Amino acid sequence: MDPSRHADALRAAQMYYLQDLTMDAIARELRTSRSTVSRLLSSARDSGLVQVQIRNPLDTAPELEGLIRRRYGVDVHVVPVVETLNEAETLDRVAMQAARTFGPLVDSNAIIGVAWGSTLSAVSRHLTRKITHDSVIVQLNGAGNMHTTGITYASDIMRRFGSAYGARVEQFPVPAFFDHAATKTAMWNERSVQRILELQAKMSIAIFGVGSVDADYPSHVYAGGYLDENDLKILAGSDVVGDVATVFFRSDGSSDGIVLNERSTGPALSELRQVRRRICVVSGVSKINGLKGALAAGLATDLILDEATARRLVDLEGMATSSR
Amino acid sequence: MDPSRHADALRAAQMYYLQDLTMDAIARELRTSRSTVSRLLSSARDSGLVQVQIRNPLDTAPELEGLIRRRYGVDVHVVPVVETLNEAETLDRVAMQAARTFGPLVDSNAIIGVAWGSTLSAVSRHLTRKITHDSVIVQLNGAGNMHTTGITYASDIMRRFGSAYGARVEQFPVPAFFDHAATKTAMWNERSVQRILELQAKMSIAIFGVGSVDADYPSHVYAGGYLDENDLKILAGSDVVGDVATVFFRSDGSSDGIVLNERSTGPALSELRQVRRRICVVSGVSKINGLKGALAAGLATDLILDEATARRLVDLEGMATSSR
DNA sequence: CTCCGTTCTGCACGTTTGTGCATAGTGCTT
DNA sequence: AAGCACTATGCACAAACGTGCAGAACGGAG
Repeated sequence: MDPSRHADALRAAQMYYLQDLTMDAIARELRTSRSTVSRLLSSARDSGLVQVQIRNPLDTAPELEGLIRRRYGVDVHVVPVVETLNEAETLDRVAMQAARTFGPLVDSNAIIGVAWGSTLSAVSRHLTRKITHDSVIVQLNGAGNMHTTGITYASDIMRRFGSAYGARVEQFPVPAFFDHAATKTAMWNERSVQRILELQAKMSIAIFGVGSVDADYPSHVYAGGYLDENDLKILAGSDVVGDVATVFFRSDGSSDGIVLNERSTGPALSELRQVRRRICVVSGVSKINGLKGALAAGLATDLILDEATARRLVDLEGMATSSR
Repeated sequence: MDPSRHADALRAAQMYYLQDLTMDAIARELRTSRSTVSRLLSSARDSGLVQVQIRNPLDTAPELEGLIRRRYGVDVHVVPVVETLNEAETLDRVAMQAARTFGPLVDSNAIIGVAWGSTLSAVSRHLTRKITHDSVIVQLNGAGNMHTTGITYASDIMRRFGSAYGARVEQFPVPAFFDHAATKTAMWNERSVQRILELQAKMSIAIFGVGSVDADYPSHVYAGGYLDENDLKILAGSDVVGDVATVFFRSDGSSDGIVLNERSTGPALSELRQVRRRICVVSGVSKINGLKGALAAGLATDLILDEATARRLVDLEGMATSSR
């Protein structure tokens, strides 16, 4: 963009947001029209110059948030949505709020791990720009399958993240699942793969949704042709409730002995837990069982979810809790 | 405030600022009128729930800011104001932007030192609320003089800071200057005074303006009856250019041998320099000489000033300095 | 220099938002 | 229970704002 235009946008933003002048007054000071100021301000907003944050002190948080925070030890953001909205609209609004909530966390020199799926796809469409330096977006797990490369879908997500934050994008060009564990072992020794794995090991932020085996309409992982019938049968027989980045777990958060994980390409749960900020985005009550498993596994430090799911999360919980 | 109203304000703010709904749409979801939503949002704004920040990456900063930042090693915020504005209007806008700029820096458990004067008074009128815990506002220097207690003026400033941040206010009930250095020594051994001094020693943020001896209309310090003719004569004879919190310095930033400082109640420059964040607010080109001295003394880590003064600061600079 | 495609600008209009005012509600006092 | 003081609400109007459109300005290419 024209640099003098950027300077004007900055001045306008300062005058509008910090000095409470009207656009009209700003237009006079900048010797231009009010409509130009309006446009300058919107360019300031979506170039990340202006950042709006909602910061609610913990002790005045709605009790729903307080309950989840205390029970699961995660930093939670409940997205207010009315019940009457359909799944797609809810997802869209959760995604928009999620994008804006973690936007401020992104900083220069960050290494950001990003999963893929319908949730992340929605999130990626609502990112607000923010200029950073030397940041890297790294793909958490492979996206190919036996029918399509799957690359375009996942890579669109990655590309959007990259351009929003001015970051380098590192794709992970492997299938979502290997057919044979031995192939994975072999590939994991390839230097091209190791470069990605090393980046993943240094992630400062990871962003992912959850898959839930019994979701109303199941995640890509279960329906997208990534797994064959035999695989699904194995899953069903091992108490698996869901996955994060194609790594499966049970409702108690355990993942040992799930053979499919030996062929999947996402980071092991223990590796994921090493990441400082782990942001989980969930929309839709039908993901509740997967979500519970993920929380039991301690996979998230930050949880962004819609109100209905949040409510279900505390209501359906069996154990006796503090009332109010 | 009514807690359910606070909850509504939070919901409304999330929907408005994070989901881009119109107030109309929010009103329908909250089953209330649009005007109520408008009011909820403004209460969310000025209760500090919504925070707007302008974050400009250093490498796209206007060159004026870059120059000052590099030359003086301070984090600088230039407030855009047109030349045609009078002093009072300029001060008002600088103060408003200053208040909103350092608002985000204030946090729980902070100990905030605040000076007094016309600049700080203006700033205090524009603070945006922010709820913190166990924060303390501590007065940097005494405010009494031989004519009035001066307390109401300074204490108004303190009170506004305290209520904006929900912080305890610790006044410093001593005159601005003692008549005799010996009295100061004696008072400094009083436990009531020591309590304040100890707080000052633990400050995490200090906020102050600068006085300039040759300002068009001089600061309260020089004109408010705090100093008698003899004092002013001494000042004139010792190359003093300005003061911060009633402690004087020369244009090279030195303050040794200025006898008046032995009777003044503000923190010694060396003590002030211990504070992590030291925010200096300046409005009006006539303060330029005082400001230069303060910068030479390395008193500020953050500088907020109007555009005209900023420009003067880089233009008039004769020497090739890089002091700190 | 002229042409053409692109970007920027201001206008005009419709939409969205802020606010004074009258009314309804709420809680406290007696 | 009634009265009173204070606050919250919705209405209606005015102010502020966003945006499609047509023309102006700009920036190469020939």
